[in-house]
Amino acid sequence: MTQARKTKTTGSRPTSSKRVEPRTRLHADVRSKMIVESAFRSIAKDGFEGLRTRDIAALVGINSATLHHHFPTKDDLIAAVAIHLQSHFRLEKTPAVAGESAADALERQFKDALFYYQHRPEMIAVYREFVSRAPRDRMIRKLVQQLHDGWRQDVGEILKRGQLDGSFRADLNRDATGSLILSVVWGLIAQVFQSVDDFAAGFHELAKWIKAGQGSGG
Amino acid sequence: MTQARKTKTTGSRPTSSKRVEPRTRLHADVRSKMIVESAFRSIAKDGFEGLRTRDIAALVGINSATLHHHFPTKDDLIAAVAIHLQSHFRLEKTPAVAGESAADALERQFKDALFYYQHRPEMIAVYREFVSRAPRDRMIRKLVQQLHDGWRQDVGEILKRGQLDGSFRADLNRDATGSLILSVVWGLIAQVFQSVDDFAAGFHELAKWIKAGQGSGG
DNA sequence: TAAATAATCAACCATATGCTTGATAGAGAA
DNA sequence: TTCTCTATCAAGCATATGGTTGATTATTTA
Repeated sequence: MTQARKTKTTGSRPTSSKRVEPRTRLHADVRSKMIVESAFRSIAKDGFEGLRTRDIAALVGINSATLHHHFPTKDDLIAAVAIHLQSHFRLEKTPAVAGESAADALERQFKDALFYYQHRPEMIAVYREFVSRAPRDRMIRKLVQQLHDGWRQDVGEILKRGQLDGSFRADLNRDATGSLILSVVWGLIAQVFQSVDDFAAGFHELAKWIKAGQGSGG
Repeated sequence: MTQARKTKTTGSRPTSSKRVEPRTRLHADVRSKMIVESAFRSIAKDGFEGLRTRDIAALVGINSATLHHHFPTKDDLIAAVAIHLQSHFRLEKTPAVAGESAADALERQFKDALFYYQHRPEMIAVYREFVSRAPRDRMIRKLVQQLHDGWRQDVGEILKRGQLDGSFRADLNRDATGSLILSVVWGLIAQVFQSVDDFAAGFHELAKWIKAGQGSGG
């Protein structure tokens, strides 16, 4: 910056015979969404490591200056991707069925995790990237914590309900078990399990333990 | 900055009285180790995203060309860091005690995980980075898989032994439970648990389940 | 229809980055 | 001591990268 750039003598004025494609001009919110979605896919594929504003612009089919018009800095773009991720997790959660048993609610957690794994692999990938970046990025750390806390709370309530109605072990350490469930889903995200079946079997072992005996523990 | 850099009139060549520090020249293996360890710490702190050959060279106190003399490409350096990680995981595992019970061996897995978490946080961080990068990097994917497989096998053997001697539930799905244990440790690495106590409680809930009843489930 | 607004672009800028080149000098071998 | 080997460095190269500037033009408003 700070340089005088007055004399723009470079021939940027193609006299007459230049094929000038008509500019496609979109509303800010539409264009922004396109940009965010491209960035999202890029992160899913190559991680933050491979995120380049130029590449995103090219994917969207716009000049990189236009991208910076919508998202002044790369961090602004990343923040928008974070919001995108968060809202999609909210939107695509299976809603609780009225009168569903605690055991069914637990099963629902499992099914949701599996749904994302099988049908929203990009969300899983981006989530993984965000968790990885969390230790280094305050904004992302906050987002991840919000997700985990909300999730932990859902699980905690299911466990509490099961204990109250007697369908889950009364002597279960609820906090610990809640974290256990989150961990198992994280095992899926981190690809600790060898297969979907392995994950299902693991989750159901855990479910057995939660329900087992219904009153007394080993 | 922004200045033309040709005429280096700044007194960088004081005619004759230049304080020339003697070169510290080390054997290739010693210097290589220093480089790898610096890279390791850098990845622990800033991830692959923040890994810069120049920065590593500066940390070690050498010219970046020297770094490239020891590690021709950045990938070579990363490969060396991978080997470093792997060998440290091997070296610092608590050795199995002769005649130790299956339950004790299980406890040992827990203690090892906690040891790394509390006393080798950099290894945990680097491990996390590697797992994150695994989907995009064949070499790292292979490394991570080796680590997981070896670990899974250790756990599998412990579970088998416990079942054989009757101290663990006979009807336990061994593969699933093994993955469950790995997952829980992964929960620690991914910071799903809210505290070390939370992790300990979770792990012990799981241990209870493994031992509970010792014969019949559900 | 004319003026104001704002989405878009081409061309740049400053700096970062992986890696190379050619010369220098420390350390062990002869 | 002299010679060879190689770890080391200063300088540089080519490209990548986040971001800026000033003009242009589609759309909306007056």
